[in-house]
Amino acid sequence: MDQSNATDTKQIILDKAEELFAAKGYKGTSLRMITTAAKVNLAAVNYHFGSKEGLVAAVIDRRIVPLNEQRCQRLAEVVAKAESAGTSPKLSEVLLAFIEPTLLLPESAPGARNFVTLIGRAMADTDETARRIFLKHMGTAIQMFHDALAKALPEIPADILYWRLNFVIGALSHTLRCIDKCPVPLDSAKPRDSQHLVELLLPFVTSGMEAPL
Amino acid sequence: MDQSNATDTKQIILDKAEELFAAKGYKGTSLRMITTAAKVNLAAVNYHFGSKEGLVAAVIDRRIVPLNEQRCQRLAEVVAKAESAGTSPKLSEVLLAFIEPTLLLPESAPGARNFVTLIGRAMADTDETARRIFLKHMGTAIQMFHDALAKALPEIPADILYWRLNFVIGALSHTLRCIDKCPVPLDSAKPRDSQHLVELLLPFVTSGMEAPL
DNA sequence: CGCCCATTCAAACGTTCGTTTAAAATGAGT
DNA sequence: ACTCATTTTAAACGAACGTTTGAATGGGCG
Repeated sequence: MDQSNATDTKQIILDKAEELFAAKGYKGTSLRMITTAAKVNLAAVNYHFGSKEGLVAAVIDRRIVPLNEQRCQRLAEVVAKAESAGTSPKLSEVLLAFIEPTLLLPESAPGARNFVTLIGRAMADTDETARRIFLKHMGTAIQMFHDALAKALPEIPADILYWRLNFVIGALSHTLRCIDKCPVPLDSAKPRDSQHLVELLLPFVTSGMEAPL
Repeated sequence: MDQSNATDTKQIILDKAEELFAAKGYKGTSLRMITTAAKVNLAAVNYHFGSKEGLVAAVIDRRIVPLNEQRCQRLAEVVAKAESAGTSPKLSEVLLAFIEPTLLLPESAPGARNFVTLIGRAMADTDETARRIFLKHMGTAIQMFHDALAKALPEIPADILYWRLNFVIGALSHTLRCIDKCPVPLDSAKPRDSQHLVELLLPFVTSGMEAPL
């Protein structure tokens, strides 16, 4: 079985699907758009991925798994460092472990830029398909971060902490969606690079998290 | 011409469309879903609103116009009060004028609850149709708030202010989307009412806005 | 009443969708 | 050279979509 052609086909389909799902959403992207852009036969999607839903699951899986590993690893480091020092984790470090891997993803791989907007979309999409697949991967990571935030901010009640974490997620996902789409009226407001975005978002969410009750 | 039937038909279509667009998105809601739920003929939408796009425009227009009037009026009050006192507008009051009319909208009218999630969706939707209609109304209001924020936070550069405003919009729109959908793991985290949500969000965005540079 | 006109209605329009099918093409192993 | 599983291909499937059509409906009014 020669899989070189097959893997090529699967890769180009994944790349184009990632690009189009990010730009047009799940329902707004047809298999014909994808296969035309990828220059493969229409039936290739159903052959290689079973269905449209299988395709979007493969698109998400490909990048979310290493991303979450990176996130959880960095978080574990921050928590472990604090525990060995007998102190609480530093809030800004916890938040950085959450937002930096995501915001820097576009520079880790050429096609990953499309994926971060896809994440931002999936967070807000009315379509269950993409969001369910996405949240399945995110559940444990979010739980880890909630626990780490509770350690970093012991004086904040759990219910308030929960909502503030949601505000962080909202600000982050909105930023992800804006990266390539939002018309920036101010030239000076265009982010120089992804690191710049981190430096903009981190102070905001850090101060927001430790706001007075 | 007896318009009592006609206005009844238009109203029930608008109500059901608002409900379904909020739940399923623009592309995810078919005219057949709407007309079936509204118990009217399929052709009624095209007869009364011209097209599906005309319908979603009517759904948005119906509530966004008074909402933006309220927002801009409250903002003008805050700015005028500060100017007459010769001081800068208070940041928390500016932010409150931005977020409170939106978050309290569900309690202003019975069907408006669906509309706030529709706003949250429209902010993030990949579909151009709803977002373009929505942003057409929001553009001037956002500009007003940007100017008011610049007065409230004169020490913050314009580009940083721009991004922090986007973070506020992200947190707000994410909250709007979560109001009825997000599974809240913590019983105590369920917002008691809309006012409770305001009290949760306002300190977060206020502190975030005035974070150190 | 009989006309008028806004509204409602059932039916069909052409298009696009995701998916399936069966045949053709491909290429490594014996 | 033949085998055979894998992959690609063209064509078609039924379903659902937004929209259009032309005929019924029914109250207001000369």
